[in-house]
Formats: sequence, structure tokens, C-alpha cells
Amino acid sequence: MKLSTRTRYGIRAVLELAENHGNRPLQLKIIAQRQDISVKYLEQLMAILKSAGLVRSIRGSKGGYILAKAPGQIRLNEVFNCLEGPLTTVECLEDEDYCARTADCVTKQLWAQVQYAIINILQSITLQDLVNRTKNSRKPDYQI
Amino acid sequence: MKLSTRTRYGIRAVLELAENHGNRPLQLKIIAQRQDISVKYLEQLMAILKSAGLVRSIRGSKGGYILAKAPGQIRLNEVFNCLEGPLTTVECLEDEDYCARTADCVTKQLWAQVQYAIINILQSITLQDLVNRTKNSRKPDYQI
DNA sequence: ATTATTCCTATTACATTAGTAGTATATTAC
DNA sequence: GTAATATACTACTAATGTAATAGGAATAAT
Repeated sequence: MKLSTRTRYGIRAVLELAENHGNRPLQLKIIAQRQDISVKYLEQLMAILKSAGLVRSIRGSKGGYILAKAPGQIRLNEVFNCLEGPLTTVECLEDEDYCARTADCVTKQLWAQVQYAIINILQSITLQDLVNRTKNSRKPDYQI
Repeated sequence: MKLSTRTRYGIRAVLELAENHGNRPLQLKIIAQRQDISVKYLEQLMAILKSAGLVRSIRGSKGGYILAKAPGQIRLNEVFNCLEGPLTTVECLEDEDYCARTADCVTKQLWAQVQYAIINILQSITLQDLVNRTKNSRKPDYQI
């Protein structure tokens, strides 16, 4: 139950874009430097985010990436879903016919509960929220 | 972010033991039949659970497995931890030196929040709770 | 002894992840 | 219109982890 680097890197990259919001496009080269990720790998992650409609690319010289929406309009579960894949802790939550026990399966209900809790957190946080947290990181505005 | 079969099978197996609590040891053969898991694979899972002190084994004829504690005394996070590995969504939550950003890393705080939510749910549920849920599965005693 | 069961170790097939590499294409600057 | 700068696309590879399968050893009951 570890996060893939895809997701971790991806969120960090998108966070860079959020901090850059309103300015000129940000190049992968810059993100790669700041976040210590290879440009080539970042390209692939951005391709995923782009096809999901979360970021926009500007090609050519002075090009780069920008967010497709304002940071306050992008919820973390959107980013998470397209990088980590749809958060399906167990198959049977998606596919009713996956197993015969499905009707009264108590473990299924359990995993649904866990999954819901995760989605709930990610849905409640926007990129803007994360940017704000960064700004006053000495004095966090939330409570774990 | 999928659960391993290790964890899914393991929880189902342990749940069988919970339902059998108070009776004679339950054989893997039986669990395997009921849960449609190979005996050989179950053996490995039980070895993990055994070394974690969650179950006890009785060897030889009429042997089998029993829970090491009453079902009400075993919380799901105990089972989960030893099967899925310690729930570490990201390395830096365990290892402070893992990355230089650790001090004011906002994504780290995010993953900590997610991790805590999961652990919190698993900690609040015992095997006995699951057994009870099974009994009145037509009319669940909880709300997702 | 025979049978039933767990115990231990090795092996295998497969999928995924994380990353590298090379070339093509678009845009800007001069 | 050429050079420089970026993204776009596709293929490949190495390492890792997962989900088993297999064979035989040890132990206990009858």
C-alpha cells in the first residue's frame, strides 16, 4: 500500500504549476531541477495529466506547462485518480460480478469504508489549499 | 493503490478463525475450500500471521489454526500491518533523512493525513465487529 | 505404521514500476 | 529561413514485487 512515484512526483509537479499560476508557462526543466526528477520521466507524467485535462502544454521555445484550471478548482482526487489509477482497493467494488460473495461480503464493506475515507480527504483539498499550506508551513492551518 | 491478495485473503482467513473461535482448531483445507484460496498459498499467509503472534497453530492430525487472542481483542490494523506491510504511503514518513525537503514538505503532511485516516478506521474495528456484521448482514449496523 | 496436518524452502510466471533513449514536431527569436 | 528551445511520441530495459506452485520434512493422533 505504497504510493507510486508517479503519484508522488506528479503531485509535486502539479504543485509547482499551482505556485506558478498566473505567470508564463513553466518548463519541465525547471520543475525537474527544483524537484529532482528526470525531465524524461516528468514528460510522461505530464502526458497523463494533460490527457486528463488537468494541465495544458505550450510547445516550442518559451513553452512549458500551465494548469488548465485555477488551483482552487482542482481537487487532489482528480490528480490522484489519473496518476494512481482509480482508487480501487478491491476489484469487487467496481465489478459486481467479480465474486459470488459480493452480496453479503463483510470485507467488501470494510474496504469500501476505507476507500471512501481516502477519497473524502483528497476531495476536500484543492491545489490552492496546498499552496497556502506551503506559505505558512511553520504554522500549519490544519490538524491531523 | 490496490490491496494485495495477501491482505484480502489473509483477512478472510482470519475472519474464518474468528467465526470458529472457541471450537477446535480450523484446518487450512477447510478455509481454502470455503474461501476458494489454495492451501499452499494460505500456508504462507498463516506463517506471516503466526510470526506476528496473531494466530496459533496446532500441528499434526486434527491440528489447524486458532486465533491467539479473542476476536474482540484483535484490531484490523494489526492484521493489516503484518500482511500489507507497515502502511507507509511514502518513505519519508518513516525515515526522516529520506529527503531534504522533509521539514516543510506539504505533500508529506498530506500523505500523513491520508495514512492516519486509514489506520484510524482499521484501528476502530475488531474481528468480532466483523463477525457481528456478517451475522446481520441483511441489516448492517453501520453507515458508510 | 498410517494418516493428517503444519512447516520450510525453492522456483516460476507475470505484471508493474521507474526510468532511459531517440526521434519527431511545434514555436519563438534572430 | 535557420537555429534554438520545448514538448510529443514511441520503444526499450532493468529491477522489483506479487501470486502463486511444488516438494518434501516435521509433528501429532489413531
